[in-house]
Amino acid sequence: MGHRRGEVANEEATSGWGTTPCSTCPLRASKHYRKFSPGELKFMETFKIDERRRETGQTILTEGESANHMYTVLSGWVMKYKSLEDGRRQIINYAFPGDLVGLQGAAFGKMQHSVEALSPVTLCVFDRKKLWSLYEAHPGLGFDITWLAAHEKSILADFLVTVGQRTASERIAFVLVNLFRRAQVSGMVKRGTMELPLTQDHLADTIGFSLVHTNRSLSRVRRLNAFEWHGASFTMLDEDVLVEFASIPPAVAGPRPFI
Amino acid sequence: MGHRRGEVANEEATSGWGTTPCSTCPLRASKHYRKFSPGELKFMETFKIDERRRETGQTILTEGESANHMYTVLSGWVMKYKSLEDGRRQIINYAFPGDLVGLQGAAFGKMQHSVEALSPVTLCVFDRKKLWSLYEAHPGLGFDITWLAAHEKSILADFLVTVGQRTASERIAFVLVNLFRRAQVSGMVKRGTMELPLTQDHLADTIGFSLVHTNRSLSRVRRLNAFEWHGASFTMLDEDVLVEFASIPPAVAGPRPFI
DNA sequence: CGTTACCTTGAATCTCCTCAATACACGTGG
DNA sequence: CCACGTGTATTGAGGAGATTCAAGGTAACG
Repeated sequence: MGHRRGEVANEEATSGWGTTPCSTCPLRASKHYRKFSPGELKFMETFKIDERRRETGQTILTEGESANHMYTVLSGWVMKYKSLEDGRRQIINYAFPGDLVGLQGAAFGKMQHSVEALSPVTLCVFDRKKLWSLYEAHPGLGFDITWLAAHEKSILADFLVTVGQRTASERIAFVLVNLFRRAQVSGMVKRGTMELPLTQDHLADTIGFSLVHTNRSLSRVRRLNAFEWHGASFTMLDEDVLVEFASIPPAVAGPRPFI
Repeated sequence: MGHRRGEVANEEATSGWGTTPCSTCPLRASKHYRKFSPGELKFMETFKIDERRRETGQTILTEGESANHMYTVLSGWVMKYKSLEDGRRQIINYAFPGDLVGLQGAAFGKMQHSVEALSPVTLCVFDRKKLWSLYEAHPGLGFDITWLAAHEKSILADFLVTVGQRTASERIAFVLVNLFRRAQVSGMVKRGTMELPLTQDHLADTIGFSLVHTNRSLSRVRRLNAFEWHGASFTMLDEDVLVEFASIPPAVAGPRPFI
């Protein structure tokens, strides 16, 4: 059912200085991301209007509110969630470096879910009003945004299958594998280890079970000896064990765009 | 857990004649859809390469296969689903007239889910290879596709919240309201009544419960007297009752694009 | 050295699943 | 025409799974 920590971040905290130029963006150097043309790169430098930092537990976007900005995660962990009136909370998805946040606000005017930092986070800030000019000036970038939206659609579908059909232990295995793989693509895994700043409360609200039952199921999954998870440090020892245990399809490869 | 009926449709059945010109598309006349410029309309006529018909139970796209075509639903009911190895099936979403089908195939090359006709269906067929030229020639149409993808993302998020957090009866109420509202936008509701070509098996695989439990929960929801559902005919009597019962947020309005 | 956040375990209760049987509508072939 | 199979809806019963309430435990932090 989950805790509600959310302090709302003051709007202009730590902005406007020391912005990383897109040309030296550490993500773009990664092999997982597609190359940009010089023109696209130049456009991105003007499209990106700022860089923002948020601390653990701070709210980045709020369900129901309109948003003038769209973000891309540069570093850190972020979660997207929706709440029901009585406090039940479902974590919809997580966002990693390279992932888009707030496209809905740009497309519909209002956010349908909230976004919160799970760790200290750096965000690239884009102006919603300039989104149109992106499509006009650089169709390839427009296509990239569609690609990212379609990509997240397929992740949401995977989560829906998991929550709808898998057992408690399978759900946990699935989430851990999914997050680990995505962290790898984002360059957040070093020697099999990543930061995993989730509480079991987060995990419970991700897989749709109570905290207590999540705890008991997790301890059962631990006995597979496929990973070690202490505090915020997660080490994958044998991904295949989890993959087989929860019958998880292979990761879909392919270079990804990064607006 | 669901039946597997899926006969694969032969590739070129009922194609290549009697194609509806986009300029007289019945959907575009609806107030729910945005207007097109003459240039956009003309482009769409060349982008649409065919029209296809599929019968109830026929497969339109198959998980894992690559697809050269992208579709838009012109008429009829369609479902998207994923299967696990042991036969468990989760229905991911439904597609209504005006909805896009197969964008994933166009973006990633392979389908991550299957698509099946729930009723006789008419589809507009687009060539995946021409998608790029759409973004180049008509940024507005490119933006529309992004809009549609973002829109489906938000529907998937709603379903995820439902399956993750709501009780059995609430889930059923949610699905019925969701489908009814979307059928309204698609012009499929006449005097409060729509065709609803789902079995309880479909419903079960949508909400993530067994058929038996779905049946019992449905009979409990029926007692609210908020709708009548006999065979494939569904009549909404009091949507507000269901909305309150399952604490469903109001529908988000706004004109939608239709590529 | 108390508070706070998080993790863990027990026990009673309720939800949900599986197995199983019945019922009805429909179409098919004898 | 009836007998039969198939697909769908419904109901019962027993057992597994999940929830809630409750209590205890640890580590971090001021």
